[in-house]
Amino acid sequence: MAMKALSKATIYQVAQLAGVSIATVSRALRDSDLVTRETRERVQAAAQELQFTPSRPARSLAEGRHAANGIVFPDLVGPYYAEVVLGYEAAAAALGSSVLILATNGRRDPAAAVRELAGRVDGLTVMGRTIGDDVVAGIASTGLPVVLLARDPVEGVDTVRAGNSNTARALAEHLVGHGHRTITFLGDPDGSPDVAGRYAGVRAGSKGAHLTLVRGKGLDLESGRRAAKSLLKDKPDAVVCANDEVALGVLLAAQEAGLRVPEDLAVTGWDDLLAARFAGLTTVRQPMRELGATAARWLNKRINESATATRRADKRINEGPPVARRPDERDESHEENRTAARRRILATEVVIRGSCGAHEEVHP
Amino acid sequence: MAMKALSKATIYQVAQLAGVSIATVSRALRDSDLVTRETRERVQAAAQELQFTPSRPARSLAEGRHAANGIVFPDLVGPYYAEVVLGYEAAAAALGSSVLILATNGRRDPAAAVRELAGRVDGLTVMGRTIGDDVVAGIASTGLPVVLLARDPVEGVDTVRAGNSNTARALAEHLVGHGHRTITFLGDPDGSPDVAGRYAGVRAGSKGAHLTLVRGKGLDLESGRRAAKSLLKDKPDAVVCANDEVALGVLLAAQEAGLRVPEDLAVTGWDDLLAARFAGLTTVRQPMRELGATAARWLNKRINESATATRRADKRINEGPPVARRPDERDESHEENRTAARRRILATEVVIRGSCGAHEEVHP
DNA sequence: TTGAAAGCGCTACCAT
DNA sequence: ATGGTAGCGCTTTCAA
Repeated sequence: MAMKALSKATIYQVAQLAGVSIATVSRALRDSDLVTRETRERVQAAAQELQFTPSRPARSLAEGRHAANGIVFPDLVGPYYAEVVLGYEAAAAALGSSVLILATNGRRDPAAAVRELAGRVDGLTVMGRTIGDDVVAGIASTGLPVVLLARDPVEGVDTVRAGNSNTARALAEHLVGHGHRTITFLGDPDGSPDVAGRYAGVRAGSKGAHLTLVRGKGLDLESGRRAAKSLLKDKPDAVVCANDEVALGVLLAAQEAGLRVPEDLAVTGWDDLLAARFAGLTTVRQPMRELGATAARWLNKRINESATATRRADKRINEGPPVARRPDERDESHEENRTAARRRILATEVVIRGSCGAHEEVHP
Repeated sequence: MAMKALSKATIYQVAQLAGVSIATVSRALRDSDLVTRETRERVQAAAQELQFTPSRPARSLAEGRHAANGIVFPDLVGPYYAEVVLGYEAAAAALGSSVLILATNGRRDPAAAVRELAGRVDGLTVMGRTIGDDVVAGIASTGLPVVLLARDPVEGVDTVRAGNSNTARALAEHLVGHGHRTITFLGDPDGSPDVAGRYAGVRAGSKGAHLTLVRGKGLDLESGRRAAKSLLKDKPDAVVCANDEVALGVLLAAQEAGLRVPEDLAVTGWDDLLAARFAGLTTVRQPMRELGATAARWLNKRINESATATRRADKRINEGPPVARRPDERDESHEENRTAARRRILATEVVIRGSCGAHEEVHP
């Protein structure tokens, strides 16, 4: 009878138990077509018996790949990032890749943490508000496939994002159409590319109204509430917030100030959190999971591309005669045969609820 | 001038560039005290120049550890898991460990996925509603440190969870105190240990009232709304829901049915989502991040313990004379010197808002 | 179809 | 203080 599994069985033990060489074990456990069915079964039985699981580090070292990729985000507070990460994980898993996560907020040295992560994966997805473009560029120049998610493009790197300006513009126009003439945008365009895009859109859609920018720093509820306290003294018609959490904070502040929404004040957010629905908040819906899934799929493509390129380069090195290369034939194998950086903007959609003015029918 | 980084620099190249042996490079880049300051600087300069980052697989293979741990959860939908994972990641990072995630929902073979994950980490945290106890036991028997999070204990494995029954009881008593006499519990106790605990508590706290159990399957908003549609025909006084999302669904259904909350119907949830606040939902708050952080810290302890034990065992094998062991001295080095399984239940707290009946003061 | 053996890149022990 | 070198466990030619 088999002993309880101890320590960790290696391929050598399996080989011994099955009476074959480790090479055969390796093949039997994967290639399969290069081994007799009988042998394979014997090996599999032995592996089973010893509860054998190949060592990941050993495999990775030999194969030269990790079979894992990573995603970097600021934090997981609020449903936005969580949904994105979830979509990412699901897509990556479907492609046979494990997922490493890294939250940069509250980290002493985010850049170092990301570099360390880069050494553990075959590819990396980096979201906005985490690390600088220089760090991203540095990592990408290593040949490590990188996909940018919800942040401004970096030369030569794929980027996936959700639409900001056009939808923001539509939102602002809607507000103006409601008769709002004094609009305040609450959020810091310099703090995040997304916010910048939203602000730009709101500006474009606010023709005919007076638009004020209030650079509220945080993107959480408390920041919104705090900013609103002073902001509301100016009696704006409408406050367009950088995201839902901030908008919910404004709602709270308005309530505390005795202001009615939307009669005295219109408020809008961005993200369509579950809470927005119950707060009757007009907002914008983003395809969060799809953002994550797209990033994961693109990354996978890039990883495959670069693997192919590398393999080809290796062959060339080993087989080719040692002639001097032509000067324009620089060794940038990971760049060759690489299509131009991909860009995609996923569509977003305004969700009208009560907070932006009276409507016949509002979204439930 | 340094060339753009290509492929991947190895320790050999750094050694060559610095004019030392790879052993010295290895030391200079970590041990530091065993090398001259001058040498160290030279090596670091070379490493810098080549953009050298040690290969993780090679390191792991040589060291026999991954410097990473994993967490398994059903999904990231709703703030609950996201918060837990965030707390986990933060604590793990502080302990110098990378984090691998695995969402089991929508996975064809969760057990296999978890086993594969187990091969990539030094320890594993497993949450409820993911894989069976047998799989957990199987992995734990490997000697891999495991911590259970928000699920029923398994023999010999550490468990961290949030209080369910006591708080649920207090909640039920509060409802009864309000005069509610016909209470319905909406949720499936067999579907999750947490729900089971909550139901048990509600039962204990419903003395003097008539309690009905409706086994609503899902834990999402739509499931709650759907279940409520038929459930409300029985005109219950109060509906205690397994979690907030279900409760919010009930709120929606009640509204559609023209019922006023709390006048016609009291509703309570569990989790204190952001949305609960805006829906005025009475609920229970759990220390979600703390749950995750605790799991990460415990796991770290276990990993250190088992590393120590293994090291000791190795020494014994290499140095000790080949005498026969005493029969009671079985080779279970990963179990020896291991304290009994830890258990902890983190406190939860009832958050009273409007949905459970009129109050003078409600939680904002 | 199978086995022997050369790495993969790094750590750590043993010399010097 | 530094170098030489034996592994760590697996994959993958190259031979047989």
